[in-house]
Amino acid sequence: MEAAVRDRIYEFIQASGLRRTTQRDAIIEAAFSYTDHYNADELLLRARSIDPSVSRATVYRTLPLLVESGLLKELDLGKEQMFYDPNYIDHPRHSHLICLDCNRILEFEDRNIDTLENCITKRLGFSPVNKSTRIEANCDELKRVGVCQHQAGQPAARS
Amino acid sequence: MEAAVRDRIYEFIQASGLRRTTQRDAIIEAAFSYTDHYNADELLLRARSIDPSVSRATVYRTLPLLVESGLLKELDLGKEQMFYDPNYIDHPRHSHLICLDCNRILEFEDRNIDTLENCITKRLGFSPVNKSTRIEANCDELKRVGVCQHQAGQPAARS
DNA sequence: ATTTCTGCAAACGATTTGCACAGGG
DNA sequence: CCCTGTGCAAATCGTTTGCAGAAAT
Repeated sequence: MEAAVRDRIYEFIQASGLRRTTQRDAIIEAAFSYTDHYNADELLLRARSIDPSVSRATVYRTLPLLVESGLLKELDLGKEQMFYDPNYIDHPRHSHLICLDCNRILEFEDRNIDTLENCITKRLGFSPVNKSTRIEANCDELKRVGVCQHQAGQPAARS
Repeated sequence: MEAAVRDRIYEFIQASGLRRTTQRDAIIEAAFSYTDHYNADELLLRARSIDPSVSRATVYRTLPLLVESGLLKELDLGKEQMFYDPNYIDHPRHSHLICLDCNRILEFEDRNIDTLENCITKRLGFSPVNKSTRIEANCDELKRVGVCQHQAGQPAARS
């Protein structure tokens, strides 16, 4: 976890009049130790490896705080649970390609799509707050070779 | 409900070896009587006005069938429940702008975004199956005039 | 001392499912 | 007749919440 991120988090906590607790510290430390997205359960496990007293409820109560701070991004990837992305400030990535064959999730950026979306939103009389693009796709390699290189991950979700 | 749609539905039902029941008929009739998207609960109500014996379970069991037929589109609008769009064949609309002020949902099409998304997906080695764009936004009019013309709908969801 | 935080366990809400019966083919 | 479809009620599962005690300020 970068010192700059840590500083901004605790700045936010203090500014919001929130208290500093060992559980929050553990959750924060865990939340920003990832290089990729994760879900609440995974975060709970990792936070507990720092402070075993952390409960699921506190994770669920802390997550919205971090999201509100702007340092953690909540991702709706179309699964039944939410995902969280800690590297959002460095690389604001809104766009996800979800492989239906191996459940892999690729993130990509595209300035052109971004611009187009802003234009459309404005034209409709709105100011964009949150934009997301989700592409569900099949793996070309799987179709060609018969195996998906990354299928190790998990079996595909809903066919 | 257009005759052409009805034909295609029952064609699909027969081709799939499914049976024709009064409950399914009622749900189908209801499902394609809408001009806009709706959720499972709303559909249940309308189906029951045709056949009061329709149960929630049957609605939930029928919905995936209709989606699989390709005549009904399932929409993940980022709320906790799914929505369904019956006019998908006529106007394949993937893109939604969700007003955070009044919960209104606007649908729009953009050929350019579509093309860009296809290119990106191909470049990454995939074939797109399902693409969706979701823009959450604030109403400019509300900001300017102080009131959102459409606020009648419902109070905004999560602030 | 006062207020926020916490863990626990129960509650939630949309959706799914096991079961025994009803009803299509 | 046989097998699919149905209603009912209970189960699921991620997330939220009420409560009483614990800890931060």
